[in-house]
Amino acid sequence: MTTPDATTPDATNPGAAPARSNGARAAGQRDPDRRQRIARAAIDVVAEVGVEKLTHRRVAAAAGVPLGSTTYYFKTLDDLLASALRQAADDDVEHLRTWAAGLDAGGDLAEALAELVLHYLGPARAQTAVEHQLYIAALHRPALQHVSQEWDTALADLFAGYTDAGTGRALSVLFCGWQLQGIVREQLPERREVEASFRRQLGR
Amino acid sequence: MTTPDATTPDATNPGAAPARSNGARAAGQRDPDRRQRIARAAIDVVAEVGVEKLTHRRVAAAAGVPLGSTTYYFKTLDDLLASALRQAADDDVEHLRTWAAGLDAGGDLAEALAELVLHYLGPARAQTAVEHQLYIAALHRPALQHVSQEWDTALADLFAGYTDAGTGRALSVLFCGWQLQGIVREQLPERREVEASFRRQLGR
DNA sequence: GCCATCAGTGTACAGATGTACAGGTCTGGT
DNA sequence: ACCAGACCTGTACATCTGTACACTGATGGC
Repeated sequence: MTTPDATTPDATNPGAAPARSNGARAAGQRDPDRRQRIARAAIDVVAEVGVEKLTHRRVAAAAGVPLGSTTYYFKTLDDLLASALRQAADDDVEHLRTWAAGLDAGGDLAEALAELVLHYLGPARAQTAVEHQLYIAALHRPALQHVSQEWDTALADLFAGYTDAGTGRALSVLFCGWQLQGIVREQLPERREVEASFRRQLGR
Repeated sequence: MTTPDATTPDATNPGAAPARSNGARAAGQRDPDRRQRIARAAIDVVAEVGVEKLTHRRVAAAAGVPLGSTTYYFKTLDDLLASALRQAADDDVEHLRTWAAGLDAGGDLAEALAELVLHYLGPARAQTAVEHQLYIAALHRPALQHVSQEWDTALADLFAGYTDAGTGRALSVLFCGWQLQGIVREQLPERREVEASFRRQLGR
């Protein structure tokens, strides 16, 4: 956005002091958004090749920044993964709040939830895949666990706003379950089936 | 050359018919169980360090076999991962069938399911963690996806045996959801809460 | 007993990886 | 104008990785 050199020729520039003959960003220029841009690039990398192939170099290439940049902003790979997870969680909660804001107050919640599940397994499938990978990645990184926990707590709280705490939690569990089972199948679950499960969980 | 033979890495000596004075298995001896033993070692490695740190060398060390052995039985790492996933899924389905066989016919299904969830988040937590990692690992390995699918299909079928197809599916989704959300928290969900969700899904 | 065959192993090697760090460039204060 | 320090980048390097393959020795048919 603020970067005038969006087409960074990362592979070029072998010389130590290029003197900026091309459009590459020269060292020393500030770029405060870069950190977040790198984190988002990490999310893209996870979406494309999976969390086990996340490397500094791949992220650097995806973000269009030199390798040194990724190690400058994120001391270790785990730091980078942590930021990616946080970013993904934030983006997701933001999206959910928007969804909730547009929800018809007197509408059918079960129907809306089924719609949401199908959205996450259809148009937003890549995002869902990333989130589950990051969620699972937290298993062996204690520092990340609270991010994952906050993520599904936010989900449960959101749903609880339309019912009660216990039901909200159960709805979030069911929601995650549909996402998880749907993400490894190419065929989407039937809307009717998803909706029925939510309806039963809502107790009517 | 760098290693003067004496430092055999397999110092553990799994006492399966050594026949050699120093105890190390000599080349040429057959060991038909070894393939499965390596696959199980891979599961242990995933449980301990995560799927992204699964390497031939680590598995070889865990199984007490030389490096060449793992590459002999599994041409590539993905082969090894596939076998581990299959093994874990088989073991899990086996365990579930045992659970089902011991189920009281007239008992309370919701209660039994809640118990099962707590078992997978308590005593069998490591196994659950592995299964979810392998499940997610299939996302970027199309060859593994059908194994994951068969796994939760088996789950749904099992539950459907006590109710009907639709309810069985919904129960399996709820079950996976509780597992997923529980696996990243150190605090177990309350049995009462889990049981209530199953009861509502059962519609009574 | 002999030997063809093949299961199993040790080692080498090219490539990828995380990370450190020296050095370059710019900004803000004086 | 000048400089100190913050910001950023290119590169080097030790380490780890997957995988190939020559080689060893047991097996089983004769």
